[in-house]
Amino acid sequence: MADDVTLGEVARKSGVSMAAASRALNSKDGVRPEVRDRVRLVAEALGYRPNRAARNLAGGRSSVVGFVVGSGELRLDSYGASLVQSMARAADAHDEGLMLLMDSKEPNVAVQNLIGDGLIDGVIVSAVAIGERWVEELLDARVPTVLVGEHPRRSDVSVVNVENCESSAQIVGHLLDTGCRSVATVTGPMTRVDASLRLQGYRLAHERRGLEIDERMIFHSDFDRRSGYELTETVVACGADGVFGSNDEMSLGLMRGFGERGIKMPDDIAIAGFDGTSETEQGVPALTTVLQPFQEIANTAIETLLRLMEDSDPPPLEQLVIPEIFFGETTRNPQPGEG
Amino acid sequence: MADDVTLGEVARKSGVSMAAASRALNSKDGVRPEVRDRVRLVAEALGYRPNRAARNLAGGRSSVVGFVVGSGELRLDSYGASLVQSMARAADAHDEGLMLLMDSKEPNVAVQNLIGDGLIDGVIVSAVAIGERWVEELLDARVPTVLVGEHPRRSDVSVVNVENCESSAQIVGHLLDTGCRSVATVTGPMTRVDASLRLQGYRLAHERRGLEIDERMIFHSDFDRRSGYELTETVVACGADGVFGSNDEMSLGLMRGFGERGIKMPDDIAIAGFDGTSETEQGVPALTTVLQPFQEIANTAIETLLRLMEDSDPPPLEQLVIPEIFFGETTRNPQPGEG
DNA sequence: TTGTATGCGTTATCAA
DNA sequence: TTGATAACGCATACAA
Repeated sequence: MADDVTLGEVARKSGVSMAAASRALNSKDGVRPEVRDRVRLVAEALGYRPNRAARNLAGGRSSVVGFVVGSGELRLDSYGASLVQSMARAADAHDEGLMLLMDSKEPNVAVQNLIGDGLIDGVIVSAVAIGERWVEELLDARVPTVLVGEHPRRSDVSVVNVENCESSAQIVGHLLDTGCRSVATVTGPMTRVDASLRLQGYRLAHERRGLEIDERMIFHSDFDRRSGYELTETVVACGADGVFGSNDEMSLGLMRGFGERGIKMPDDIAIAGFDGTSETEQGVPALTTVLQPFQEIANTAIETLLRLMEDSDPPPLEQLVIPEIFFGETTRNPQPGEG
Repeated sequence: MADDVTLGEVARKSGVSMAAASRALNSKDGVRPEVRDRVRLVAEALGYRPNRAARNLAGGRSSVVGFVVGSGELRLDSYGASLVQSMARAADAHDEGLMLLMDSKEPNVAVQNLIGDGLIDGVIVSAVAIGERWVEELLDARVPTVLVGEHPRRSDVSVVNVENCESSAQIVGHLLDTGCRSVATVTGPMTRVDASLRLQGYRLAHERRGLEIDERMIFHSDFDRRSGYELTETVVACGADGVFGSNDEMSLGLMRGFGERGIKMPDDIAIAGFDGTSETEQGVPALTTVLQPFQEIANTAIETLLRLMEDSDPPPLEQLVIPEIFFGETTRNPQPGEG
């Protein structure tokens, strides 16, 4: 079962030269369709697999992309786990290998190690949790780079974003349109662009309905579960009958707090979140939330990176992916005639 | 910043041949220490990075290991996410790249694709969630393979296990020794070796204390959160004042159920779990649980794989990693004078 | 359209 | 202890 079949053998058994065989298999022109098909048939029959090292060495491309994630991103936030999973699938679908790179090391060292040895053609960076220096180093080293998630500085990078503002406006609107008279929000760190955009969406939803915003209904927090939980009392005390937790982790923390106090959702307080990781739908009650289209994000990121490396056909600098809303059990259903 | 410095340049600037330079840098003997040091100095100064593709092609090793995870393992279970995170760190520490492989495809196709092309030296398999055919295919293809987690068949594979039975006995013992008169357990699928060992530990703890086990206190379930949650009523009804949920996901489901019913932990019911992923400690209340030593597991797995590939110095077939117990807020603290 | 020949950067083999 | 030199498997410029 060892894989000793080389291009040379395929060529020989096809009765052509290595060059012709190579061209045939790589869909280059300059080869008769007849020959092309024959070579491919033989390759298939022999179970030929091009050696990636050799191909890399000769051709320059390795067909492996790196995926940089924050050191705590996987464990601490199911957003990261979902993204990695989808990215692995996307890479697979595009016949690229996916190397996992952690940002633990000093960025310059890591970049040198993992790019300099030619193993990787380019990288995708989960930007939200990564220090800016990583991105700086990658760009300085002229490594093809695609960011997933907004990044404060450097607008000269290709980035794939989920639409944050309008989606937030939609889901806050849903709260307002289904009986909530006073909707609070719990935000993430205002240094993060996504957090700030979601807050903006919260404002937008009110604006559109001509509703005044009570600034005391806006609570700033940390995007993690505990911080949401710890805000329970405060949120309850402010008298809101609806909350937009601007990510699911915080929302789940709040839900736990509500549950412990016997506060019913959505009747006493309706709540909606943002992210849509596994627990959202599996949870009890299921959280109404903005579903990140993880698979689409991942596919777009991979395809963007591939285009970036083709150097012809440069991809757009920013691409927006539109999420959908999942209507769970923590909000009321839309009233007929509304919406 | 591009990395054009090759072995040839290092050799030339060191005044030696490429062969000598190669030997010097790879710590092979047959080179004077004096020369060795000089070459290394030059290499360092030039920022030389050996090209992995070339090294792989010439030498046979790629310094990349694959990590096979179940297709849903990352999203659905934080165990998987924690393991991936630790594995990335471990690979990094051993100067190996880590390629993420998902088991989505047909195993034989995937194995052929990712091994046959010579990109990977060996694989680590998260065995608990992987179909057996994957392992079969890998072994048949003579790919160096290390399993993480027990696997029902094929005892001829290197496997790194967490100790399941004794640890479970310890934590159940903790429940029994801190005031619980009747401890129930919720198990995972009995087809899984780890689930069955943890149940065994539950029995062992009782045995050691001369306690009879009420078989109606043993509930079989699915290792996921929802299944735990759905058992809440049943567990409450059986009159237990303590529960050993044999993984954290189920335990967290139960805790949510208890919380909703106003059941206080640990006073009304004490509860302990198994795994120790992030939410365990961050959760409210913090769950007493058996902490999987993820980093140690990962390091052991990587080192085992490396030894496996050296072909000298074969590693032991099974290695046991001993977990510790995290005492959270869902159980009472040990009474002074108890053990 | 085809085949020949060379080079990618490294390790390994052998003579010196 | 060294240094030429031949692989490694593939892609590609160039000649046919």
